[in-house]
Amino acid sequence: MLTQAAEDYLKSIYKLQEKGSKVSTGLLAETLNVKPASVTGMLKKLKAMKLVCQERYQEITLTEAGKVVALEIIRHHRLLELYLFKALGVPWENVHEEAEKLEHVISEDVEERIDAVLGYPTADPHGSPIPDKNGVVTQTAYIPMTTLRKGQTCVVAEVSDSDSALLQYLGELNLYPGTAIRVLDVAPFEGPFTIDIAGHPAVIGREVAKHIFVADVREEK
Amino acid sequence: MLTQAAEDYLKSIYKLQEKGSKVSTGLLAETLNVKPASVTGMLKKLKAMKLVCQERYQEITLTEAGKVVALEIIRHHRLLELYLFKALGVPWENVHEEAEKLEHVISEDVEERIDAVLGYPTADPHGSPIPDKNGVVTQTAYIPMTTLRKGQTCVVAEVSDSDSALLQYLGELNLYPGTAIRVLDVAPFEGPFTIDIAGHPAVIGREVAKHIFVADVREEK
DNA sequence: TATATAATTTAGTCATAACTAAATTAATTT
DNA sequence: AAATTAATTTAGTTATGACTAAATTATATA
Repeated sequence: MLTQAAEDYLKSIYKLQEKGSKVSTGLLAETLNVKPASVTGMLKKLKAMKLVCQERYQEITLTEAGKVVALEIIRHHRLLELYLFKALGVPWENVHEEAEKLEHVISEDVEERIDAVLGYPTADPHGSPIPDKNGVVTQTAYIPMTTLRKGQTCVVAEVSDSDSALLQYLGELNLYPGTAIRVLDVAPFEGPFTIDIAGHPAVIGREVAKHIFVADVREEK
Repeated sequence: MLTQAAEDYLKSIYKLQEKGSKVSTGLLAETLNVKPASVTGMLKKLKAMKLVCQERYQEITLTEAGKVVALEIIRHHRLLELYLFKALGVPWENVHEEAEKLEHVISEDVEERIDAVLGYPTADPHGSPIPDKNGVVTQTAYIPMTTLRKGQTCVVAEVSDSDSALLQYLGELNLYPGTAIRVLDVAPFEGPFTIDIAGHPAVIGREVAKHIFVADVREEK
């Protein structure tokens, strides 16, 4: 069995890699709130376990075995987030923190039961894809909300889950994945978006819009 | 925040104390699968934190603060056992092991939500009482099944949760807390019990019966 | 090219929580 | 009362996973 710390490293490496970042010791340290020297120490162990590859001073990558572990943890995390949200009503801005602790301790049996109760879902409450039991992730490239124009309609597909205060704000506006929106206006000079959410108008600033991704964009008839 | 190890010590001390055992370093070591010297080390820390009392070579007891922590962990454990059993269908012989890991990581918020979803229950799947939010436990002294006589009826109230193979066996017989049984016969010379479980007869050996406790004992009309 | 900056690694430290081995104290026998 | 046994404690060790400080290597800039 891997330690919780080792699992967190593998998860972070996978997520950074997925995001397109060049994974370095410094970046990993920043992500994990740890000093670079600590990362070097853990990487040494992960390399010895053949879970991670890295040439001196070069990019850090996962081996196939490392990827399997990372995806298993990410699956746990996202299933737990959705479960906490749907079955226990935990506010979505809190599910990430809770899942961070739970993801390391649930058994495969409980994982499967949660999966079944939720009806084998494919996305977590923020719209991130849930890897299946075999570690297959279906990545969908959604459209940044910032590219929308006046008169377009679409459906919220994914929101970034890093800032819990932002999530709370979006939750108050009901801007969950699945919610349909219509662009009433886009103010000039990189201005805010005025949108319609199920009949309610709302003004969304650029900074917020950057964290929202949408799908099914079409011109209003 | 206390470490997981510290929480386990407090929980074990409480449970041994509750069972009526004189809590010694050796007994604690045996319970926690740890050497006596390790117990001495941890007790030193717990005493410094004013969670545990012990005079040299004397009995180990919890302070009020220590009791509060122990009851909080036990509450987590028993709520989780019941939740896993009822909401996720985890077989009852497995819920203890799962709850051992989860009890240390759930937040107070999740604890409360689980409590509410379960309708503020008072006993876990084995019939052990669940302490309330304020740490109040309602202890009920149940009757050992071994004292039953031919012709008596009663209801299973509690079973010891230490042996998962035994629990599996009792589960197959449907001998869960709440199940009504009737004693058809008690064989002489410390022999087995023949009982009726919802119309199905079953023979229960002495060793098994020792682990079953009942309530509502009355003579068959 | 020389220098400054950033990234990485090495070496050594600390805390936690386990361990073993040896010493001490208490309780029981003879 | 002396000797044996059992319980307890102390001291020192190990592994994990963090840390700091200093050294090294790579990259960028003047």
